[in-house]
Amino acid sequence: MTAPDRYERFCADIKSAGLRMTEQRKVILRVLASATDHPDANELYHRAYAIDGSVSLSTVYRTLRLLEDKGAIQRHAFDEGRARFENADTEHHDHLIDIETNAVIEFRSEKIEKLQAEIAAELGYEIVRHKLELYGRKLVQPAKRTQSRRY
Amino acid sequence: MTAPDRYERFCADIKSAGLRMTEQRKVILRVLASATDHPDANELYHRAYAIDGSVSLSTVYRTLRLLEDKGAIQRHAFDEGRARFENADTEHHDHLIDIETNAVIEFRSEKIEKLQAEIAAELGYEIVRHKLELYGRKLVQPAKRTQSRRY
DNA sequence: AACGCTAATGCGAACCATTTGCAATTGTCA
DNA sequence: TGACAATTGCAAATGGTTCGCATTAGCGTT
Repeated sequence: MTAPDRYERFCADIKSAGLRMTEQRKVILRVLASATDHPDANELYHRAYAIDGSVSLSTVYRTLRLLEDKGAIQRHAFDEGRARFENADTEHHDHLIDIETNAVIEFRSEKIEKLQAEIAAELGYEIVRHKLELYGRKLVQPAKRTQSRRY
Repeated sequence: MTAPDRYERFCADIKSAGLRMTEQRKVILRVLASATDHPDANELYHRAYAIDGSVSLSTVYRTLRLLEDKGAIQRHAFDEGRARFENADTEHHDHLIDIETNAVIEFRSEKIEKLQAEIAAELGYEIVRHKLELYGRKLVQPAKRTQSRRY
């Protein structure tokens, strides 16, 4: 999904809830829609502020909350204190966090997903959500010969 | 490992680091050693305070930090803000958190561990640590081995 | 048993990310 | 255009955790 598409979807979410499209909201939505990384609230605030100085940190937080409630973005609590956000329009995936750079790499394992469900079922539970985070450091030399991926 | 054993191990950790066995420390260590759940700092403070009113929250935090650094306990950041702790003398395991009661169930899956390592390797990383948390709710009727019923 | 050095304590203040109260502003729709 | 409720920025509040500091208290040495 492209950034403009995402922006439109955000706007639709807002309007369908009977909420108003304010200037500040527009800016924040645009910033979010075009983010390909996993920025925290403060980073988003600075990106938005650079575009429109009338955006405040409070409004960033309020907007993040709003979009999270609508399911339009996802909040992650990686190991440093603050929360980091990402667009929620991609398919489900887990995260590998580079402990040296804090870079986030996304991955998905059907097998692990399945195993998780099995384990939960065995314990008499159904999974509502789950969190799988790998914290690691880059190997000096590539391990397997898979095609290199960029993030 | 029994609670008294754990307590002894904590004491050994403290002493071998050239630190002092204060009254407050003793109480906190005993409380920790006998905990079979995943209490947070405040809960530990109250348990310790009930035994010895001279224990302060600061000291609980300081002791938790100390033991964590020594690898004697493990800190977890489940989905509510505060940190929860557990003794680190058991073998590695992951957690299933009951979203209704906040109860924590421990489990271990060799297969998932292995898959994680494989995925990381494929991405050119070595795992330093990882976090797998399943958040779910209790199934009304046991899932395993139920024959489907119709109504 | 008292001594002295320094770690450890309790207290309250500081921190940091996040939330909230409130008065002023601004979309939106009639 | 006018009105009214939603939204804003600001500053203050929050909640978990850490820190500074003056005081207390382990513990190895006399």
